[in-house]
Amino acid sequence: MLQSQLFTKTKKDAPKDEVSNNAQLLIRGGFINKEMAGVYSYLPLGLKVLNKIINIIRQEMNEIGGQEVLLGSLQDPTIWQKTDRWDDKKVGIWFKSKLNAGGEVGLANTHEEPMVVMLKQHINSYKDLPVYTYQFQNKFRNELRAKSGIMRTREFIMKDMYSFSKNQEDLDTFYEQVAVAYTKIFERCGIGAKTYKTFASGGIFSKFSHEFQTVSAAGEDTIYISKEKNIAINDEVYNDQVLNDLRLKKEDLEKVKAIEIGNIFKLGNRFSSALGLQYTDDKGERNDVIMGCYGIGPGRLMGTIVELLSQENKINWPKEVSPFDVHIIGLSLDNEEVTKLAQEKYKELTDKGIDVLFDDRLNISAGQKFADADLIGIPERIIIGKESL
RNA sequence: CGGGGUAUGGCGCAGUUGGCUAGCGCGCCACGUUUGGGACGUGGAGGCCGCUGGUUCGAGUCCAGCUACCCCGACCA
Repeated sequence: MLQSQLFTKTKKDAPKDEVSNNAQLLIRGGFINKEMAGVYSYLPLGLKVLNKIINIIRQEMNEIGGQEVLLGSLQDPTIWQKTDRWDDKKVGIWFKSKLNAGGEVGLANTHEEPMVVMLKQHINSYKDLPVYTYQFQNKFRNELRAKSGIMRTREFIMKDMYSFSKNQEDLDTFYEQVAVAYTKIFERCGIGAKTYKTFASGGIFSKFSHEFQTVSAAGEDTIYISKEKNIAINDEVYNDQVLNDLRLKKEDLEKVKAIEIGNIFKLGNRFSSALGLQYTDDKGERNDVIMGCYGIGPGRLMGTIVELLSQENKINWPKEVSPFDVHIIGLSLDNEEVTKLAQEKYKELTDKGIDVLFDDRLNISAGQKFADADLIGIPERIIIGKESL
């Protein structure tokens, strides 16, 4: 792409109402725009990064047998009433609205209910299991307070996967596969070294759930990490009993702030039972489908990458999530020979299928072009100027 | 929702005890000189001073109400 055609501009100063490092840099670089508290738009550069992240996640989900779907944002109250999650006293983050035709709808804050209801149309026998569905879908959560730039917003994209298994053993096996896939995703996004699989509060069906927590001062959570074992414990379940269970010693753990970028959770039959998702086993008996759910917020992941890998005035995108593969910076483009050389290079790389951003802007000083390039953060850079001749 | 703070061209800011034409930097437009680390000169454009009401001869400035945004907390399947 020609940079002269890119409608977004870089800024020297961030708006003063953004304090978080991720939003300041992303706004200055022209990746995102703030619409209101907790709502951000993704602009061309930001959308490219977001889609790179989404594609990494998609690849890893497909790798373990996931099938991508896309459910609706508008939710039918009746199915949520069946699981007792429609009442504002039970789930306090609903955005709800009225239908002109009469009745209410909600904006989805998660998708267990509609996913289960949909699958009732397709799962009847043990031969139909397991099924692993996932989607990238907007979630709406009426948080009392949005904060930390794109880290905690009221509207955000989530990758949510749901597993449907015959029994607990199959769920346990798949659960571990997801954990491995998550580890790969975070490594590919360049934050693997600082991301810990973290023991967090479970539910009635498992002692723990697991969160993937990335160590960062910008995080909201407090965790205790064990570098030797490469695991961590969330503050919410940090006690002697848990330490004992995990064979960890207090003195070996380090207390840190962290960003929750993913979580995995065993749901058992909590939803299948309430909504009637059963299958017939090989003995002809009806059983509840055993479920798990697995979330990652690609937007928050993008923010986390910025928090971890950027410096003042400079974002450093890992190769796999960079908005472009190569940034060609043309200097002294009033010189015909230089321009010709830069254009040839641009064409050569583009013809090879390399995604190039070519800074072809005229009358812009070298310093400004370099500063812009630093902010945009493409890891590979080719500089073409008079010296290149 | 409790506490604290902010609101003045696109962005960052100044504006004194109320005073007449609201300034500065960046950015933007035109022309010229520049182009290996946010260049320079000259000339321009751009403002319901968050909103509503009040006090006053006169309000960006004082008063009241409201709204938005930020931070801390509570909250966060």
